[in-house]
Amino acid sequence: MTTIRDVAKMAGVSVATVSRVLNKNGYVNKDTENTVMQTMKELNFEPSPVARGLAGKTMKTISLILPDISNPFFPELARAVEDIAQQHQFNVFLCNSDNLEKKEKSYIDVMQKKSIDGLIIVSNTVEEETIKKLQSSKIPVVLLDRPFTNNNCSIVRAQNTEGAQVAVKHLLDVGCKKIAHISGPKIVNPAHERLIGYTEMVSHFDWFNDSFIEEGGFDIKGGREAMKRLLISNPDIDGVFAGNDLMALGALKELLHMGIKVPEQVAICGFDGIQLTEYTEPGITTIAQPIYEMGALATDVLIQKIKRELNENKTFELPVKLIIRKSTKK
Amino acid sequence: MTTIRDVAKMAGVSVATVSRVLNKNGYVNKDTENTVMQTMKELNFEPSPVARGLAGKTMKTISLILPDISNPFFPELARAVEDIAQQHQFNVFLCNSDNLEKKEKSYIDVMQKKSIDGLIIVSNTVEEETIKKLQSSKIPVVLLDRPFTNNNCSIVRAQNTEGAQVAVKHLLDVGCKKIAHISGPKIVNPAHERLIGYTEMVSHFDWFNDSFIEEGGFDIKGGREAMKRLLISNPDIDGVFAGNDLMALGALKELLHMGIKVPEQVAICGFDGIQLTEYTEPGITTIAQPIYEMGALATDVLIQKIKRELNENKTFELPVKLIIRKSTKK
DNA sequence: TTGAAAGCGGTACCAA
DNA sequence: TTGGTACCGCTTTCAA
Repeated sequence: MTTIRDVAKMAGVSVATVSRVLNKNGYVNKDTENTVMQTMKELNFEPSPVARGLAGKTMKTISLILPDISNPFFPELARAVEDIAQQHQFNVFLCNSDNLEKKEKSYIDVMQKKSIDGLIIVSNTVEEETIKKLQSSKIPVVLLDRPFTNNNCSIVRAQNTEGAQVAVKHLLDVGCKKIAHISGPKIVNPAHERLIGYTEMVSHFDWFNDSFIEEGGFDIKGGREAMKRLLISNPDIDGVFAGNDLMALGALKELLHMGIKVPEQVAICGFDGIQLTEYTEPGITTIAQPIYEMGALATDVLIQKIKRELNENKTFELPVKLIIRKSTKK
Repeated sequence: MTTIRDVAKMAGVSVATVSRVLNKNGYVNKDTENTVMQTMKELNFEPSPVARGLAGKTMKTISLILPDISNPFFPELARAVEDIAQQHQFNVFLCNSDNLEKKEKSYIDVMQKKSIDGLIIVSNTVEEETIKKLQSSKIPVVLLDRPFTNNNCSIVRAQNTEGAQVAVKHLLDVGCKKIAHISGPKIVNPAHERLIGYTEMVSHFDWFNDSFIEEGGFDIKGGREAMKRLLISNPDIDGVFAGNDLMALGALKELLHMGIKVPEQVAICGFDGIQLTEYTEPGITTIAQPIYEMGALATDVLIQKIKRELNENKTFELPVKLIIRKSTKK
């Protein structure tokens, strides 16, 4: 390993000078700068991120906290984050929180000790306190899909309410008369917003009442069970808008299991646009979020903040897109 | 942040002593030890991994290099790695290599600079040189599914050849007379082994010749195209063993597209056991690898090596399991 | 059994 | 413009 001292010696200057050209700060003569640069190339010198970290500077490391990488929604997001990070010579810590506040807190604690430079978090449980702790040590945070009331981070999110409206409108367009909703956990923000979107679209119908809404757990099993309940309370349902694709898949399974034809008897529309929806039979119509773009944007914003090129906190709301598949082709 | 000096001062001992009790090495009086322990609790002291790293010790960080986290095979693996790492208070860097040697090399370089403690890598392109570089700096490496001739790392892998044999046997059992194989890229070791397994099972049949083997790219598109070629060269195929599930899915799509009934006319069996196979129509029979277990074992082994609790290099070969679904139920 | 002090590889302040 | 040097927080030798 070649160190900054090696470079200094070889170039015949002081360590301080080398550090200055390295960080492009402080005064340094153009000539000496060239010499030093040259020597750094020759010696193939690269500063140690660890040493830098100890000295209070960036370690070129960010941390990504998400509920569960094995949930199909997240790998693409993680890929985007890592891609962009990599482009800027940053590395990414992957953390699975299982939506447990305790785990999130513990990760954030460790990350602080490891002097990470920034955090991207997808969470519905993290407390504002925890985030503030990070911010008080000047570590920028970007939230994915989790707006706080007190807007002190940048936020990247999708048009959940609008997307839900598009979904319901599409179901109406293909001729559905009674549309139910399988919602995600109420505490999960996007789930709530999608529920709002649904409600806005159907509340004026005579047939509508609360029994058309059942909560699933954002997973396949939850979707399936919610569907089962819906079929009991409202056997004449002819359309289902599920709060995410996994629940849509669960609903599909239950319908097929009950011998109900999709889309002929009941049409289904999901939300998220995970790959899975493309390969079921029938394929599932969905409101696709720009998952990769969301991850990429979040990372871009974070790195800008780390580099102090960006200071304000913005909220970015990305558009969603209806992808029509067989499950709604009546 | 409370530092080791704070503890030393408060406990009325030297920094060196605190360090000793912290690392449980060197002589230290039982009483002083207790005092120091006590003070550490009180002050809620935890040593800085960064400082430790700089001083040449473990940073409690490992790195996971895999081809692409958005490939459905890897999230579960990554989850396992992170779970086990977390249990030992280690964090995980996630690196997507796209099977590019250049990227792998560059990651490994950076990781070395960041003083990571160990590496788990899934790769078919990484050079022995690169690994040796790591090992010369005493950083343990565990390979997933990529045996070198020169066995100087621990290896965790699945029974690929045996699995392939089971797959072909199953296809024969359900009555297939002419079974084709869609193989993965030849350079990919597991792909090669599965091909071997297939060949061993069919080479003695009269009908068998090389035209029954087509290479797909381990992805959906490649599988589909390989299937297309197979249907042209051997229209009387009635069974397909695909080298992985994604290719099996591609093959399925092509068959359905051509109006060929699965499993009635052609049965399909995949390999890997990714979730996707459960939700296609028909569901795809597959040889399931114990993905989570593989990741978990690799991580366990790695951490044991990091802690110097394990020195020999072993190769662990995990069993696979036939999961029968509709795609082979003639 | 304990403490002083020299690193580890940088950063940044203060003088020159 | 440059160099000397204290310091970041911890480990480890060497002496005491």
